[in-house]
Amino acid sequence: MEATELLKKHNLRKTATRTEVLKEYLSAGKALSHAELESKLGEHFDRVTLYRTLNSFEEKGLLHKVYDETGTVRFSLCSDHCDVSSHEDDHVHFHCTKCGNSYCLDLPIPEMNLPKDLMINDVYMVANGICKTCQRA
Amino acid sequence: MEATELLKKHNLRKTATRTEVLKEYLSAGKALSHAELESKLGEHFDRVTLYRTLNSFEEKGLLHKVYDETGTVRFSLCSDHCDVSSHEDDHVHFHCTKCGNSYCLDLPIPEMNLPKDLMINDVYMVANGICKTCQRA
DNA sequence: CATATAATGAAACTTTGTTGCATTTACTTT
DNA sequence: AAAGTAAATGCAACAAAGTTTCATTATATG
Ligand SMILES: [Mn+2]
Ligand SMILES: [Mn+2]
Ligand SMILES: [Zn+2]
Ligand SMILES: [Zn+2]
Repeated sequence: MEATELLKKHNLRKTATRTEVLKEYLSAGKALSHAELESKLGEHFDRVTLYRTLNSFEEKGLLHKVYDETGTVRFSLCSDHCDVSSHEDDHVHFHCTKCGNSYCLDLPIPEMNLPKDLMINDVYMVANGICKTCQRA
Repeated sequence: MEATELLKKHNLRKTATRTEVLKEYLSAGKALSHAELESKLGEHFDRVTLYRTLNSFEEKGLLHKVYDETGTVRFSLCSDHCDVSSHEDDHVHFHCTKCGNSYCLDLPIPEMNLPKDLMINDVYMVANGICKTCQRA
């Protein structure tokens, strides 16, 4: 789906910042942090607006958080099924400890038996290792 | 094992800060962040020293990182098998989204088939939900 | 107990994220 | 198409989290 269409679908006003940010995510193929976005987009966009854009996108179900062992928070495109009322990003993530990039894998979180006295809402999972590109280098 | 003993075992000099910090972890029963440590220990210890203590403890295999969806980085006691050369903290974690506490569970990470072109070193897993205490409240 | 080495404390700095407010823009209604 | 309203933006100030540098102090070892 295209940027303009996605914004409309999620009840977000179309603005220059939002369109550009969304384009970045649509073409990135990986998770992007605020800092990475800033350097990709150059000086044209306000730092605070960028934070607010990411937050609205997460809230509305366009992006979901991807975090790793370094503490960096990145965001990645959600599936078509996500919206304001529920995120369904129940897949495994991969984090390359060499280049630092993070990717969504098309792989469901495996089932397991968690203690019954805990009320579980969702499970987050990251595999850490070396990506294909970094293995060659 | 006791604080003094643990420090010696991991080739760390015994200092007031390290002993006190380690005692906190030994009695906490949950993961503790830098901020949480600071407020537990009061004004007696330097902020920077605390950061450095946590980093050495992680490096030497006394503590391992526990992170959650909020981006907060906490640390938790390692098993006896961890040391400088390898961490073996391959268990599931639990994060309560109400009180914010994180716990190590005595539960191994389930197996799964990851893409063969990725070189996996370790897998991190957190279950998010509501803890026993917060369910009652 | 002298010495080498490591840890500490303090200040300054960087990075990351948030808040308040005036201004501008997008979308709706007429 | 113009007006009105609610939302988004830009800027400044602030706050939290983490790092770096360096002089001083403490620990372990022979
Ligand atoms: Mn994902
Ligand atoms: Mn753990
Ligand atoms: Zn890589
Ligand atoms: Zn709780």
